[in-house]
Amino acid sequence: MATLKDIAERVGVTPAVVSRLLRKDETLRVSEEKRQMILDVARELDYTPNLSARSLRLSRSNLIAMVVHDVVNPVFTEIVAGAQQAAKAYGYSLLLGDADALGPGAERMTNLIRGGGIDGLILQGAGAATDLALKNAASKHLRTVLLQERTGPDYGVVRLPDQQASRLATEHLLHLGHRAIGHLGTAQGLRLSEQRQWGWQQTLRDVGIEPEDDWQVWAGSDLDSGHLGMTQLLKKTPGLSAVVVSNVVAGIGAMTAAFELGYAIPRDLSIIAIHDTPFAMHTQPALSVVKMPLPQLGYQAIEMLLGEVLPSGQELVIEHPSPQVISRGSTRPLSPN
Amino acid sequence: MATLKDIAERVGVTPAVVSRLLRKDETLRVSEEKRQMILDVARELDYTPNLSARSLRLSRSNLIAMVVHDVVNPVFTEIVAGAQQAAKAYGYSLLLGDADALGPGAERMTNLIRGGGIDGLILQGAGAATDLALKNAASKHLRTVLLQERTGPDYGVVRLPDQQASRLATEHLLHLGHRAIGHLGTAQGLRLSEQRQWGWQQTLRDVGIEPEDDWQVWAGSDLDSGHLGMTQLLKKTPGLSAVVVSNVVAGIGAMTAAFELGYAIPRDLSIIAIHDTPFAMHTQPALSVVKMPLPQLGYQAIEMLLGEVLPSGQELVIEHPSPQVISRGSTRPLSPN
DNA sequence: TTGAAAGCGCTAACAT
DNA sequence: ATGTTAGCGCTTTCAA
Repeated sequence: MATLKDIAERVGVTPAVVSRLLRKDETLRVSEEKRQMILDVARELDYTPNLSARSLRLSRSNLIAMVVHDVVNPVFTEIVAGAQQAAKAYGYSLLLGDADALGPGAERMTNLIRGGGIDGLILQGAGAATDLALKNAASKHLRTVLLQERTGPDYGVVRLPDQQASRLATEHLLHLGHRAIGHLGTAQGLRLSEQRQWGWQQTLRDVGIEPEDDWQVWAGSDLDSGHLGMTQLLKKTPGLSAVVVSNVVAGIGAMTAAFELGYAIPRDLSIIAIHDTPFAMHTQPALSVVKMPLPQLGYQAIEMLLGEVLPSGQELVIEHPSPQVISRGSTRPLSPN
Repeated sequence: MATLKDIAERVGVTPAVVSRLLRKDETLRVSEEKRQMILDVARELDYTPNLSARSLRLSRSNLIAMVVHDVVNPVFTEIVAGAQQAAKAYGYSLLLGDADALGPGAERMTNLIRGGGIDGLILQGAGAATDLALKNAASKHLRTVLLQERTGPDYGVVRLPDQQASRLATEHLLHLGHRAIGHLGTAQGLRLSEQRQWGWQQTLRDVGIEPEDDWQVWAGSDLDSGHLGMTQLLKKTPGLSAVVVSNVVAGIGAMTAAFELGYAIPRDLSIIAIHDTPFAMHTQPALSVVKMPLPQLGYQAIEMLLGEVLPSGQELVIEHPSPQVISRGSTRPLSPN
């Protein structure tokens, strides 16, 4: 590995000059002759700056850690993909933390966070465990952005208009004539879960329908949770004619559950879910959804993290593109019987 | 951020002593009194070693870059999840590279690879682009492991028994009485694609069936590719009674295509795919698959990368757990007509 | 137009 | 049982 010193020696200058030239320091005045020589030798030696040295010197690593809970869930990986793209655009790399990266025994992540190993942290909100870890992070003045969480003084928040999405989903069903519309929620306690539940509830109330307690169930964001949740929901309230599912992956699991209980979709039950994923086009029938810009969520989180102004205390709601109903085969007008 | 020097000064020793104590250097002889003091002050100051400094000094970053092509594909993210787990177990962190991380304009990744920013590289094989980048990587003596690729002198390879998996899938269909069994391949040119195609072909030949040219199509590993590929296959060869699909995600797309062309599954057509994913249990009918240990692929790649012996030239085939047929609703005995 | 010097924080070898 | 020295490779400030 060639170093600045190697180049400098061959050209007969000092490392400082080489450094400044290679970093395109405008104030550097150097003879055209030497400038060319330096460039040539650098290329010849295949020079690449040593990142550790630069990080040490600059106290900046150009690394951002991103912690999600379920790397296998396509909804979450779309966020990662967006973040990835932004990181690349800004000259950063993404470090992937896993679910319990902040839990006990995760010294590596702690060290990264506190040891100057990374310049920023993006956390997918998930209640308690997150809150704890983030206190450490924030208190160490590491730039931190939370996804879909409640605002706080020590970190920034980027989120989606969840309530609106849920409202659109519910209105879609109302327009189709449904009245007994259930709700299959994501993990209770999360901001996004509550927002979506609230959107559903309010929309029904706005048209004079008071949702009963047994019209809803709290579940999760994966296939199994959706399956289990829908089973519970339909068992206790078989009379629902439509359901808003708070997450599309859970929605796919929910469809299976409905089939297993003998419901034909959309004949006996309409289903619409929040978020879109390519998999939703490959169920039978295809699953209707409200699409929100997941990659942008990741992208903007990076931008907030890297912005001029510290993320702390900021809150950004991604309004564009706005949530959009994509009606597919799983929703249809309430059949009159 | 407290440094070793800070601690040393307060205790009245030299930074070297603190460093050695905190790193648990067995040969260090220090008075019990000072040992305690150092530990106390370190805790009090909330000391965390500076990772950049350590990396510079040790020429080791404890970072591994992993480059996959489609972070949103659950098949690939299972590999990532396994790698993640291994990295954690060995005290490393995973850096996520994206599809064209090695392509033009991806200076960041190049710098990481060559600038000592990472200790190793795991690449999901994908033909030309990969080969190019890996020459750089390997020639710079960065430890490199390829997934599912051909063996070579400059890197290690970890792979799955793809041929066997495909053989099992084909045999499963043969046992059910099928004879006209098609093959929907993943990207042509990839080792895994060829292995799987080969497994299908040989198994048919072993029982005296010569697969016709138009029994197969090359596609890809995502939903759309599977959809498109199956459409092509069934249009040119409507008489197939079963198909082996080389990738489960493509398999889900393929089922949709079959439905759209009027095939009932499994009545008119049996489908079995390679790899399992939770989504395969939520198609209608559920998709039969041959399951292989994807997380282990990632896990073992990390282990090879970090092993005592250099990965270069090594090849590891993950035989356990062995590929396993999971028969679900998409395959059934050939109906006699 | 260029050089010299200092230092980021850490660790290893060698002295006491 | 501890200290000293030296240096990893880079950047920045100040001097010439």
